[in-house]
Amino acid sequence: MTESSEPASHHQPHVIENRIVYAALSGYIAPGERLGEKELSEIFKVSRTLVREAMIRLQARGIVEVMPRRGWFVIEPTVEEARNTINARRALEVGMLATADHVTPEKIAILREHVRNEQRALEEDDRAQRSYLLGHFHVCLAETIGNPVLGSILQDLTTRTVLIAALYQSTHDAHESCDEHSQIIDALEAGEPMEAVRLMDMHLKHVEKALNYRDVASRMESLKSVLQKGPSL
Amino acid sequence: MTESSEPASHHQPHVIENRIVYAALSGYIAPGERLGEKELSEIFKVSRTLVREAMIRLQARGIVEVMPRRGWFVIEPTVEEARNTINARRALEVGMLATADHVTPEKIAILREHVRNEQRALEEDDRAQRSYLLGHFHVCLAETIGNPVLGSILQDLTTRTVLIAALYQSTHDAHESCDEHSQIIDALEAGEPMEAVRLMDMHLKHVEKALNYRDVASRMESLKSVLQKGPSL
DNA sequence: CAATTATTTCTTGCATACAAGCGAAATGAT
DNA sequence: ATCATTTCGCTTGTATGCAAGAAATAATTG
Repeated sequence: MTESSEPASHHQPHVIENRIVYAALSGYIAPGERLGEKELSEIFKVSRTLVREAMIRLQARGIVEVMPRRGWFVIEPTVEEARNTINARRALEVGMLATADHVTPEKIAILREHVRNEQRALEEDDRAQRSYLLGHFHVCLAETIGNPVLGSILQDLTTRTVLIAALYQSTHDAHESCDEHSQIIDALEAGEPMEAVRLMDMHLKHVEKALNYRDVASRMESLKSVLQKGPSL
Repeated sequence: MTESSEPASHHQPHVIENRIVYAALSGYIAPGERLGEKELSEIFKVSRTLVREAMIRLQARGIVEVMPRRGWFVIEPTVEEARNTINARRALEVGMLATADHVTPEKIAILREHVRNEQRALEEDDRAQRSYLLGHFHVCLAETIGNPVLGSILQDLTTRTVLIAALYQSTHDAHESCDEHSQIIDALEAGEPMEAVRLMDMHLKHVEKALNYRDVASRMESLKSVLQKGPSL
């Protein structure tokens, strides 16, 4: 964890918020996981008020949701929501690449460096870092060839995508993802934005194809069958 | 105000949030305007807690900002932030049009209806409604040919754009905007998405060109000169 | 024993009380 | 009169207390 992405603000709510996003991106917290206000207030040693503030922000960002008087939960997107999120990313990232002007060598260098970090995480089999970096590549790209506004939008969308991948047990190979990232940079470096667009589109198609949209339903089915088949005690 | 866009949730914080967004889109509240917690709590007859919750959400959406212990204020984007916001819109809307699949006649009808409302607001010289509808067209487009995720992102970006236009005293003619909206629909109906992309790109260029980026600086200058020229009393 | 009902527990929802800090007005010094 | 300093008011920041409600547990009843 050489580089903590703690952006600016040293106030507690933002710290809590960023920690949770980071944890989601790294796979430390799963979709559906409950995030109790009391629990978090003890962890961060602050009152529930500040925890609540962080949760409200995360809710606005579409990363957690609240069930009245039941608690806060990490989102569990439906199949439709999952598709919508990925299609939103497609529109955004395609448009971003298509409208970007010339990419300077310095920017290419930043992106290359990022992919190198991805590769190292792959070699070292650091799964948390791997998950984080593979998601964060898109944020990095948006901030580099786009601007901070695009970056923050993409941060939310990629976080949700990572959660979706966890929920639908994505089988997308990390090495492939990394390669695809690399190829996108190649295209940018070669001054062929339309090729970058094509590659990004394919990349997102691969991400979506790797999802087992059937899984959530089948999870219920298997639970049901287990309960039905069980001994009568 | 035939159609209030109160989405779902009947809880107070969302009501406050939506009212403020609507007021911003309609030009009822201007950039830099102060939104006191106490003031709002009296207007909505709730405690500061709920007002605060709404403000935190609006902050997360980039519509208000807080100055510590001074208060909440409607954003006053800098020139750079303004550019970033519009460029983010460009990426998003261009990508959205480029990746959209065939637009059904029903969807075209919805969009046409919207433009018709714009025209009526123009004829009746209803400035609030005009401002609201011209901004909301893009949200409507995103929801129609895209999905709710795209829609909500674009809602925030267009709200900010309206505030930017107010701050930098946009001279963009409302009739032109309306015409451009209409042409974009034409292109979509004709099954020429790339033409729609081109038109949208131009539309956003017009929006940006119409901004007097010098105004904020010159405002200070004029203030200064007034103070300097004034009689010594 | 099964099914229903009552109770208890644990959660968030909301209001309120007080602390902390910025800014403007009042005060004092030069 | 001008500038520095201090006081004071009004704002948000944070914690806490209590109410409302949902789910789990215990008690009751057929």
